[in-house]
Amino acid sequence: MRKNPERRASLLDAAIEVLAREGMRGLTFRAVDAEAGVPGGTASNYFANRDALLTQIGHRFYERLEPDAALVAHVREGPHDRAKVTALMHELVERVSSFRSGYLALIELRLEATRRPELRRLLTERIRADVDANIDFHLASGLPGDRTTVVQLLLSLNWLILERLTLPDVFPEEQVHDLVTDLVERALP
Amino acid sequence: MRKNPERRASLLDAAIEVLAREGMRGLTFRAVDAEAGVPGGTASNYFANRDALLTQIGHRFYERLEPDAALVAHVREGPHDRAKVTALMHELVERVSSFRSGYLALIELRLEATRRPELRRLLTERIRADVDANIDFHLASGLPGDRTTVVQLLLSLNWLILERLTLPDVFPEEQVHDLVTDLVERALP
DNA sequence: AACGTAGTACTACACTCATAGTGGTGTCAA
DNA sequence: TTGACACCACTATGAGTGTAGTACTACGTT
Repeated sequence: MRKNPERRASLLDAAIEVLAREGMRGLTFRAVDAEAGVPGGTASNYFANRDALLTQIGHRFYERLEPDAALVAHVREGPHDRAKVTALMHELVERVSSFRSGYLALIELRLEATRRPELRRLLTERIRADVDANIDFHLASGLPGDRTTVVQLLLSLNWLILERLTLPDVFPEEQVHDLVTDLVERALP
Repeated sequence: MRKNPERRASLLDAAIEVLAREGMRGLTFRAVDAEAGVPGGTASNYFANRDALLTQIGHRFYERLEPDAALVAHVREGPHDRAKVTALMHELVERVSSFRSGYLALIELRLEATRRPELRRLLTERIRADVDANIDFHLASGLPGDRTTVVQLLLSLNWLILERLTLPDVFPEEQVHDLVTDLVERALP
């Protein structure tokens, strides 16, 4: 088993791309090698088996999701009113949508988690933590809205993003902005 | 190419089960044969290629989703108030969740639609029609709530169901009922 | 400075395994 | 009798994985 952490990370990033582009069926050790531009057999040397590869993809995804300092700073300034929540949600939708491959890969992992207990544990833990962090952040920041507000927004925006990324013509692009605004309006008590 | 419609339907139902249980990777012509309990090679005789199989699975799924007469009848009786909407949404969540394999298979198809234009067209059309039908039905039935109400509920409940089916421990089962109630409350203007 | 060692990159091979497709035969019904 | 289909078996072919063997680089030792 090879150790080189940069190489491992770049293999995992390549795997995310492959997963998003070709799906579970196209995710093979050799395809990861090719995507990462390394000689065939390299991924085999870094991951004992498919299980290891998949769970490490999960870890890697959350590693890459971390940097959110700009958003946090942005929340601190200005008034804490409904308009601010709306702006934040627009930002959220754009930010997540723009990491298309990551998001799609995560959905693939979710489905796979149905069959792989270890992967399921990992994703459950990470996503719970993410939900809780969102709630805590929102409440602590003094923005309007309660727990339910945050949960409702997470649920509806997630599906909206999924819809946009997989079937973009279901909700016409030009309606999405207004839709997000409406969703925020309703989610606030 | 074989014609027998019952056999074709049963192959497609088998394919839905396989898709939900084993994912895209496990969906092979032979696996469909095995699941349907027919001799190997049968699925090959009924579907020219993988593309044909997948789009026909999509069609079949929507064929099976039709029968909703009981629900429609149920809406007609009793008062048309907020409590009724809540009851309907609880029903919706339970009904969809109980067709687990169908729902999971549909998500698999969604992801695959990313790569298959024909499948994408099919799903887009069907899902748009489904959304519109939900809106029209809601408005026509005289229930409280507007267009946005319906869309918001569709979005958030869909993601909630996905969460339940793939990572059941993210939202503890006993909280789901109350959560649905809250979501309805907020979605109504 | 010469040497040895450890860890990793790279190449190539072999082995397994599964899949899709097709041709041929039997069966049933019009 | 004919046509459509169910069933069965065979095969080619491809894919995918893991690993043995070699080459390179860095670092530490004497």
